[in-house]
Amino acid sequence: MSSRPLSFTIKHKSTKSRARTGVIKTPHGDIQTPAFVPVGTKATIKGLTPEMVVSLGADCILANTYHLYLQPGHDIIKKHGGLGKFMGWSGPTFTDSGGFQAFSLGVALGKNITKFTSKARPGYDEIAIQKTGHKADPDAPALQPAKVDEQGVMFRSIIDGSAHYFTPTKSIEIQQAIGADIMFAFDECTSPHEPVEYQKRSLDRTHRWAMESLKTHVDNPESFSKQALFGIIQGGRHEELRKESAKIIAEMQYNGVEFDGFGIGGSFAKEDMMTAVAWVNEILPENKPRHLLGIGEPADIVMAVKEGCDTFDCVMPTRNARTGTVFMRDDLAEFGYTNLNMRNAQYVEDMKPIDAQCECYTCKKYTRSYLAHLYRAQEMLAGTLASIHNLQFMIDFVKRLRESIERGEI
RNA sequence: GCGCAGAUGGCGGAGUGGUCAAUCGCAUCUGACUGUAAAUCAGACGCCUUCGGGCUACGUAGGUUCAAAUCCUACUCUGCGCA
Repeated sequence: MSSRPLSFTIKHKSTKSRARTGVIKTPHGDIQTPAFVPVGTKATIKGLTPEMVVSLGADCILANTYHLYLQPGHDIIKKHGGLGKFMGWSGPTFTDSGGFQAFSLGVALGKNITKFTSKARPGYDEIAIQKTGHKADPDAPALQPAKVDEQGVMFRSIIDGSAHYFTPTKSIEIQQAIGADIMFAFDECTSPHEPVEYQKRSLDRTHRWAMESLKTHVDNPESFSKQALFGIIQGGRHEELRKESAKIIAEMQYNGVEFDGFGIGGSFAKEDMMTAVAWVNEILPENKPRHLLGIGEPADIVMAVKEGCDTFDCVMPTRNARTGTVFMRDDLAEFGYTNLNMRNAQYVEDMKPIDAQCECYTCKKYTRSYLAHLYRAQEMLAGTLASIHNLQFMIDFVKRLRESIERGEI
């Protein structure tokens, strides 16, 4: 077998947990793990230039196949020479496959569930879901939900409502055009509200789609030589399904080629996530990187790292930044941080930085009062400054995590 | 000075006899946000409450009516027009 464009080396293995530190080498640079991967869905970390993201210490970023396919179109990204050139980011890149949109724009559409849902809600095991409200344009006709069938997913465009059909092959072909270092197999992220029978059926389908993704990847020599592909484990909150999925994806091969790493996916009631991660990582081979998709809060990352996960992408730091919530270190808190809502009245005249312990540009230069003003005045710099801070916090957070693993503390 | 129009909750502005503590927008307050339909969304927003309700309110003062933000009278103020 020819050498792969991606390698993973474990530097230090904890004796207290499944935690490890390591380095993922890609054609565009190295990723020190555990790593936080900022999300730039539409080929931009919202509100930040790539230079800002570099200066925060981020090794890599993640973009989304579905969104870039719709706009500007993957052909245009290919003409630029790939995602990195297109967006001016020279480091490693990931693309998600669109599998999460099968869920977020499908059964979850217009419902009060996303990556997490509350198990406490009545009727959790049925279809329990109430309305929510995303309505960016209240006058726009409601978007029809995506529909999953055996071959793929019929999505509606979030831009104009038009229909688009993704198969695993289609997703991989788009990801090949986008050209990220690490691609993900096309999967179905199931709703935690689906019964176990559905989870089972969907899982079998996701496994078939994984094989189709792998095949499409391997059969294109040009992209195969440059890109890596991660398989995705699903299985909801069911131990037997999670373990089966981990085993099947770990062993899956096409023409002697296996996945380069793994993604752990799903939408969860909060209390179910870590058990699912533990089941999966018990089975996955140690020598390949494990990406926990869409997670998370620093507290979640600590727990997942202890269970052996290596990389994490999450919109939360940047989304919260745009909506006013920032992290602050707090040595008295369980996980060492707390959230502040900068729009609250108490910060209007607060002359302190967001976090006196933080070395980020925002904290070195601006007061909470200024941030509070920017939010109230709806100035876009608010989201930028808070995104700088929140991402700096996440990146520092995982850095400290790496250090404590290497010191043998966790 | 005369004529016309108007004065509504922090602001703008609906409402023109009962179902009005008063639509709506803004502002304000609080909350949510975890592979981004998200610079978004939700709730609260006169005072008090044992959450049943009670009280004070639609420029001011009177009046009509079972009942007035809504009708009448006077006054005060504002805008426009004419002198």
